[in-house]
Amino acid sequence: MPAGMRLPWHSGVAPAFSFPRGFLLRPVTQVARDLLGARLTSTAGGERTVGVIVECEAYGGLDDPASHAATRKGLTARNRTMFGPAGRAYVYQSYGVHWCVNVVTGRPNDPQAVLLRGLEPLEGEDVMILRRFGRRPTAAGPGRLCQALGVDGTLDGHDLRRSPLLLEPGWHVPDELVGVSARIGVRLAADRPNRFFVRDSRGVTP
DNA sequence: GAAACGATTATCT
DNA sequence: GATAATCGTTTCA
Repeated sequence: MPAGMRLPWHSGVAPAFSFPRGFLLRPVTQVARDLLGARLTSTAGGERTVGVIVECEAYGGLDDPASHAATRKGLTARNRTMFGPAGRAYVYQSYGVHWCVNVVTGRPNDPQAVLLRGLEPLEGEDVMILRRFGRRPTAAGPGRLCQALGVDGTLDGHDLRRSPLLLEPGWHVPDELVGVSARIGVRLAADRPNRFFVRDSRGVTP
């Protein structure tokens, strides 16, 4: 059995109908864990592309030194979306080159977010590959994920319940398929096990 | 104002 | 494994 063929979205079971009430208002590490298996649909640019989230990282509130919203920074022009309501997209540019998208969680003025780092294509993989100029892996890594979905800074603050970028429930990923580690590319708070990923998925950072 | 620095990736050896 | 690309945000003078 090839890697990635035993995952829930390959089982033929229909995805969940809705998120539990208050899903995004729980502690951000718990939200990150449970966003594994959720679906992300982009219709940016008119082409429909859908993926299932297989890797993400939790960025805690004011007490997380690695967060853009750490206490010593507070509210800034860049991170203001994190201070807004849950369910919005926080999109920022990394290294002046790559767009990265987060799901904002928690209550307003309690800035928490989940960085989406890896996706397994469900629909429109051909379009994703074209957007990536043929490069692979298709959507493993936050910059690649945004490129594959056509996400850029114009979507910062976007309500993820609506097109063109829609976050929906998917499949439960059992604990034995979930890996946990320190966050990638972060020097501060390297001891926090805030990265969650689906073992053996091709959408996870190599 | 100026300068340093990334929640990264592609491409080279 | 090393490094360039590339620019907005943040920090410091």
